[in-house]
Amino acid sequence: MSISTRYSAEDTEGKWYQKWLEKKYFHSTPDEREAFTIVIPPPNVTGVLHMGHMLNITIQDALIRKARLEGKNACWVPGTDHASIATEAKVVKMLREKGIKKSDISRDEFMKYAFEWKDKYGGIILEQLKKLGASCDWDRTRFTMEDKLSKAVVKVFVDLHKKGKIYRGLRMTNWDPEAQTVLSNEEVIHGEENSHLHYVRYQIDSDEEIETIETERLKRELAIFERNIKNLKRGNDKKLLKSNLTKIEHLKTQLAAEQDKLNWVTIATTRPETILGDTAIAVNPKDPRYAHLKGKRAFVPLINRSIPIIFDRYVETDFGTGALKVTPAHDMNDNEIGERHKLETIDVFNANGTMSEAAQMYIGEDRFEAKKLIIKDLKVSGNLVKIEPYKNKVGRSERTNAVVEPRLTLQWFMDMKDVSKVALDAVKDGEVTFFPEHFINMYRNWLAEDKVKDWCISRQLWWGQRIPAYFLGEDFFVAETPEEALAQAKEKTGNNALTINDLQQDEDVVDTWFSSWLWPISVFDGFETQEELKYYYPTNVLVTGWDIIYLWVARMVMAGYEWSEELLGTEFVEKKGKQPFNDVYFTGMVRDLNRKKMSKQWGNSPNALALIEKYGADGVRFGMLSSASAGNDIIFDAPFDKKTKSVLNESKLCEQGSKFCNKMWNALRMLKLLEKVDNPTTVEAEKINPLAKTWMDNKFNQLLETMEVNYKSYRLGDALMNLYNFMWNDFFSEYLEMIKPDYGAPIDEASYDEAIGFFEKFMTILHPFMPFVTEELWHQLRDRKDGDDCIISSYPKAESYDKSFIKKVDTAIEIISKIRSIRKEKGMKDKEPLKFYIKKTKTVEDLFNLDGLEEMLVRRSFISELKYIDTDEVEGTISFISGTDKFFLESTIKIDVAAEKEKITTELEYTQGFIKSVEKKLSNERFVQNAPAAVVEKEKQKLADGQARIKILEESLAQLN
RNA sequence: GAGACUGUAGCUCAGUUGGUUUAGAGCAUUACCUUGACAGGGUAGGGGUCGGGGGUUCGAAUCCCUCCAGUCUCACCA
Repeated sequence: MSISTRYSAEDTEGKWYQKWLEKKYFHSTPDEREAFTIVIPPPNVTGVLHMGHMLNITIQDALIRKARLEGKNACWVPGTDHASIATEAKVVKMLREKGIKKSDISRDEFMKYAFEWKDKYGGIILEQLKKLGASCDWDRTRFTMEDKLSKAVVKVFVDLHKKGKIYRGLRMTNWDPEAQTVLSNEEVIHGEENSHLHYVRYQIDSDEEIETIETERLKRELAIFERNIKNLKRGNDKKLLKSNLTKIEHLKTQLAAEQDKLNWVTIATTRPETILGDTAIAVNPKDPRYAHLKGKRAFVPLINRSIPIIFDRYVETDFGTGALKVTPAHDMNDNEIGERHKLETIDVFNANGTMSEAAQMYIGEDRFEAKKLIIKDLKVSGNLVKIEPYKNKVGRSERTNAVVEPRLTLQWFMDMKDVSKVALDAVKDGEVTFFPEHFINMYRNWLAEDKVKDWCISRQLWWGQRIPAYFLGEDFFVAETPEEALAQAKEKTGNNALTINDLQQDEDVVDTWFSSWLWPISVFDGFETQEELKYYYPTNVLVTGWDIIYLWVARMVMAGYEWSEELLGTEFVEKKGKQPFNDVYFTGMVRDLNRKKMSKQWGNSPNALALIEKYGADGVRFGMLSSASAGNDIIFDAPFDKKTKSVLNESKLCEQGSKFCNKMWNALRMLKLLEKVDNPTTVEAEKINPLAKTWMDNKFNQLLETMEVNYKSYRLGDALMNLYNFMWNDFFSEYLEMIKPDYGAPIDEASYDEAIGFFEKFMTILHPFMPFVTEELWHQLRDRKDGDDCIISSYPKAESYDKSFIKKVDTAIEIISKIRSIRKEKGMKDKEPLKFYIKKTKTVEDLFNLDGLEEMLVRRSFISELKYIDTDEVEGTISFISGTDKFFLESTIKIDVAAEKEKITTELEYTQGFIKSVEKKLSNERFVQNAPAAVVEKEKQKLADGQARIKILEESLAQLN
């Protein structure tokens, strides 16, 4: 039989994925088994596979495959998100390229184009996930904007409105005066631009004289001088009189200037045209310069409107003049200040960016023109103090490049007060567990009572679920259907002649997150029928990036607590909980070697599909997992081309994965190529092979235990590395070498079967990480009946194991390694048969009591003859220590006494240093008293062993002399 | 500006509630080996005052304080 010397991922992966699909292994329907559920964080429907997805998907797939192997009913629900903003922007761009403007077509026409676009490009990403081996239940693929899910959105909107949790309110939004639409924060590009800071003075509106410490001081001083004058006039020192009079004049001017200063307050602004909309001047309450302005008012220049002077901590004392004009209609912060101080709001702009009637001046002029005009007028009126050049950040519309105006618009909000507390408590109380834990800090940072902001759920877009509010003039009716809204309208107005055409549905759609927050419920159609929800809810784990902890994770928790009891009943939630998922595993961001976040924009992300092609899906999965630890960012090792500075589709870690595939492949090849006979052909094999088997059995259980600990805390990378190291070092390098017959010799059937049996188990436990290669090898290992596949094999349960047995074999392996090391150092051949002597002690006796151990050692380290001796010295050998025992290896070359001495001295010094530190500990009374007995005991053992080693080393040194 | 996280070998990371060890892994690197399952291999090495400085403790990579550096989130200065 001939098998290629290399494993080919290319030939394997597609084949098995197809087979799994045919066999419907990914499909889940409720049954009597325990469910294990994951809902995918739905990628953007128009997205393409990137590194972040690969990491995320690999982790989810590993978890779901493990659960499947453990006999659970594993259900991984895939799907996509409609991503309002991003998708609409793409559709608008596509239309523009066709010469169609969004404003020229109807809503229905636009939606037709959008769905065409979605059908064409949507779901590409899902096909790409298959390349990676994702074992999603594709029959359950959902889309956040499909009918059923949209109905759920409308339903919860109506429900929340009924509960009084949804309201309409004015809110500052980013307004594009050119496109005349609201933009989301993501659509505004902020950039530094050259501008000017205008210093404008406002006159204080006050009849009474304003006193400050300075004016009082001046007045006092003036009074003193005036008194002096009276006396001086009586005297005859004309010179002194004159100087005093001058001083008085001076003081009077100073006082006048000071008082004049007090009658004005100067502010600095980059936007003088909004002065007309000022409704207050704000200063910092701690600013001594303005303390005298408490309770005062000032006049807006040119229009002379009297506005209050208010004190607000927001104002920075060291910026500009420390006084800020407040225009609540045209600045986000001013708006907040306005809310705090209940200020009037005057909108001086029209929707198209021209001055409105409320401005009183320059009505109808464009805002940029108005700016020029007002500067001129302020100069004329004497209010303009100075103009300084200034750089500031200006927001421009991503689409039209128009300067974005903050503008108050009516939006829909969801009250977050109660739900945020519920969501925070869910994590605090451990109903939802975060991995890593510390993300609760970030979570709290957003949800804490004083931090949380109401959720603006309306978006001025078409691509999304339209808000189910129907207007009749100023009145509106929220209902699941227009008919219901009509009924409500009829009842409210008492007008039975109303028709649906009299009602106007809100133009806006809801935020995309307002549909994805229902995902863990809606993918099971939970708002319609609870049959499946009862089986799959709460889902087991959510795997997502921490960047959407607020946007998505927190909101899903809110939705879960809001509706699960209504849907599933009190009894159910008392038993299983209301939470949408029990655990949340936060993956890190994938970064490049410069720690920059990988993104399309930067062009620093390798091509995901190219990587899969190069290293195989298994190789890439290995690479992703081995660099992934929960919560920590992943520095992906794709190098950059030095010349072009572009990222290469290469990765050492992925290469390691593909090498691993090859290693397994070749180990299998070796086994398959062996000739099999009924009985062991050598005495050694008869002894060694059972030892090897027992050792592997014990070690395997130990491995399962270690991996399980790592699985439990989602340390998948660690679990994989446990397995990788174990397979490579213990299974391939040690075990297979132990049982491998001499070249050309046959192996006995029993030992062969045992090896295949172990191999098989490894395939099962490796399967979650590297599904393709394991499935392929699973089938290479034995002839399989139809349906006997690795993907549904059963995950072995850890059994107890004998630690002291493992320790003994490991000690023997250590001795073998030392023998090799000496051969290497001394330039002796690896396989040249040499004599070997062991100083007989209790420990040695105990060690080699183990059946087969001696034979194993002899065979693995090419020993011609093994003898136990009682002396401390053997002629023509090199000695070494393992543990506290001494061994002697025949040396065919002359010993370099000096070098040997140096080596022993170095080791001696190290051991002495070590002993010293242990002694120091033990001689410390407080240590002996305070440390746990076990720790002290260990230290004592360390001391005893160390002393024994020193003794041997000293002896060896003495013999060399 | 507020907050969070990270800093351990050339690189990427472990170090599991302070105590098997004067610090571990993988990769990279060095030397040697290699017709025998695998050069996509084997064997053996080298490499770290655990970011700096204080403190708590019998004992600190681990806990506390402080400083420095990086990353990110939120808020962004009229």
